[in-house]
Amino acid sequence: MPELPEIETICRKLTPQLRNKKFSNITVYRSDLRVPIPQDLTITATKSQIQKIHRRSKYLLMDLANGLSLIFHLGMSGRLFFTDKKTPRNKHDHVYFDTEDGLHLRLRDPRRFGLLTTGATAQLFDHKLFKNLGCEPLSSEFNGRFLHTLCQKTQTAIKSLLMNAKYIVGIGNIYASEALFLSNLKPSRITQKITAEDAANLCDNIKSVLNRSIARGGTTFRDYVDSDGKPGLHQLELFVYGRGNQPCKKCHTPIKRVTQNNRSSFFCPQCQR
DNA sequence: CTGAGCACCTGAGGGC
DNA sequence: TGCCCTCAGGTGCTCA
Repeated sequence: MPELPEIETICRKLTPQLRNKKFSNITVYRSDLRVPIPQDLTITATKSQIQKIHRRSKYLLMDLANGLSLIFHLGMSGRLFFTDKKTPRNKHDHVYFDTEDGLHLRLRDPRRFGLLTTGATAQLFDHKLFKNLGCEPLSSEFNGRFLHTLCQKTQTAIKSLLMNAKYIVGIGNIYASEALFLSNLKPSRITQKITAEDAANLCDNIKSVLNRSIARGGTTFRDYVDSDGKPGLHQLELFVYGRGNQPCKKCHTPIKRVTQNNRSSFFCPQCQR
C-alpha cells in the first residue's frame, strides 16, 4: 500500500505521540507475516524508552533505549494506527501496542505482505533487510548526475529502474508513474536512451512529487490512512496513476494503461515519449 | 552477474 | 445471492 510519502507521514505523526515513551504491553495475535514476528518481541520491546522514530526506504523504525530497533514494513495493505483499546479486534489486527500513558496502537495487515521484526540499532544498516538498499531520493546524493550514471549502467525500462530498491528506494507504482509523466518520459523508455538533461529533469520531478505528497499527507488511492486514521490528499493531484482512459490533464489525449513487470503503468501517449 | 516473471495473501468490485 | 474473474501504494525468489 504505502510508498515513501505515506511512511514518512506516519513517521512524522507517530513521533510526537510516542517519543520518549515506553510500550507497557505488546500483544501479538498473529505472527506469520512476510517475515515472522520474533517470539520474544513482547519482552524485548517493552519497558524501554522509544528514543527515535525514523524511516529508511519504506521501512518505519523505532529505536529503543535498550539498543534494539523495531522494524516495520506495511507491504501493500498494512496500517499502523491509534484507536481506542476497546475497539473490537478486526481479524487482520495482528499486533496491539499499549503505551504506559494509555495510547493504543495497532498493526493491521490483511495481505500479510508486511513485516515486524527487530534489529540492533547500532548495526541496523548491516541488517539483511537494509544492506542492499540504494539511494534515498530526497537526499542530496540523489541528483541528476547520479541518476544519469545509473541509467547508463543498466539496461531496462526507466520505470523498472525507478522502482528497483537496490538503486533508489521509496518510489513505488504511483510515484514512478507520476514522476515520469511530469518528465515527459514514457515508462518503457530504455534507460540508456535517457539523456543527461532527461535525468536531471526526472530527478527534480521525483523530489518534487514526493515532497508535494508528503505536504498533503500522502496519496489515498484505495484505503491508505495515517496513524490518526486520516486519508492523504495527494490523489487529487494525480496526473496519470489510476486514470486509464481518462483525458490527460495537459493535452486531453486518453491516458493509457499497460502492464510492465506485472504492474500497471499509466501514461499519456502524447505527452510522454 | 542482470533482468523478467511469478509467488506470496486477502478483499473489493464488476459481469453474468 | 453466488461464482468467477481481475485488480490492488511491495518484495524477493527463481530462471533464462
